[in-house]
Amino acid sequence: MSRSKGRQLDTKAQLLTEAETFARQRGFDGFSFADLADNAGIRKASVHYHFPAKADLSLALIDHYREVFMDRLHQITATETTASARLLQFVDLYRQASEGGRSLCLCVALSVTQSALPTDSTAALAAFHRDVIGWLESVFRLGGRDGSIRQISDPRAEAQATMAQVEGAQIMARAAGHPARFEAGIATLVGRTV
Amino acid sequence: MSRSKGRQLDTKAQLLTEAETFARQRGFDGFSFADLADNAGIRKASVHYHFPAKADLSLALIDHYREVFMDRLHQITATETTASARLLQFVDLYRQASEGGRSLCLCVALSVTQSALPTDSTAALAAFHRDVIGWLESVFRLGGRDGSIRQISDPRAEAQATMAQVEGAQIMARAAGHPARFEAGIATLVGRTV
DNA sequence: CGCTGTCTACCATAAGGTAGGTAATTTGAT
DNA sequence: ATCAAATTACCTACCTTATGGTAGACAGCG
Repeated sequence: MSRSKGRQLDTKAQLLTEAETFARQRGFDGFSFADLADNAGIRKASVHYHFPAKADLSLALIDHYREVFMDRLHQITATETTASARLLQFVDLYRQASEGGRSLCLCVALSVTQSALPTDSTAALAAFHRDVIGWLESVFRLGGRDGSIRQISDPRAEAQATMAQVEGAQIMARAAGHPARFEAGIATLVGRTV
Repeated sequence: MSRSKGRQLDTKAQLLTEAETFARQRGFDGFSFADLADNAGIRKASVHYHFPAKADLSLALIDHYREVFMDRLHQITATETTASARLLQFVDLYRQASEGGRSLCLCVALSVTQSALPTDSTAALAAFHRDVIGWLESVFRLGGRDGSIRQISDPRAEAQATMAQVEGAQIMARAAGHPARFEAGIATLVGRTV
């Protein structure tokens, strides 16, 4: 691995991380290429070298987020054996993403701005949701078998409801500016684990 | 009622309505004073006459939204007697606001952009949530008494969870670009009504 | 040499906002 | 009832800064 190549990857990855943070805290329209450049200590034109247009950035952002997030879900599947443990770990992912109301899941943040995004990005956004809901469905299916989650009707319905609940809980925590609101929003969900 | 005064109120109200639509479809950073002006058929400077700065607009927006929304909730209380009927009407409010994924509750849309809003607006946003959750809590309390909603643990927890669920369902419908996702996100909630 | 990653310098447009003017009304004192 | 003063709701014209984006140069490295 050459130094130059290493530096490129580092810079691009750093820009992506910064952009993610900005987008999740302020929304996709809430930061500019100049913000990214300032933060990374390079010039605006250099940011455009890595991401020609903001549309490209949005796509890279959601693709990267999706990849990292699904990796984490797979890791949960690998390390936790009961449905309840998996569900609690899942909720914890959103709890962390919420950062006490300071931040949101990228997916939630981008959904609001959606109309300004290119078709590729909205498709990736939809795919992210599909994948996560699919994973959750398998958790609830397991929960029906191992009995570690109470009152499961339809696993798919439960998966979709859960997704809605954790995303909504993030919004509530943000609106209230208080981490406790996130906990309150998901309490009925957590209360069902055995 | 003089003609001039009538016209002023009309224009201001129209601007507010337009701004609400824009904010809910594109987020608060997704439209400009120029957009509002074009849409209302007046000049940008005239928009500034009604709302000096965008911060003023954000506050007017959320205040108005809160007023209208709470009115609707009170109307539901006045016309529906069972907790289940009230809950279903509440969900319908969010279903309508979702507009098949094209729009969001103003509160959800503004929460994302929150960091760019003045303190007054974020306070009003928090107050909106507080009020709605309070109303929902009373519905679940009634549900415990009249038995029209199943499996109620703590009314306050249920209220917060419900709020999270309907808001999250809107985000999901938007991300999927499909009204059915909203229904899927709230199905477990609706399924509990008797 | 050719590629990578950065730079300076630029550009057009859009953004939020202000200054000052004007026609039509409304108000208030005579 | 009438007339001046104030107010309302709009206008044109302008300003500053930010924004997304491009062109072209240059240093370092394989």
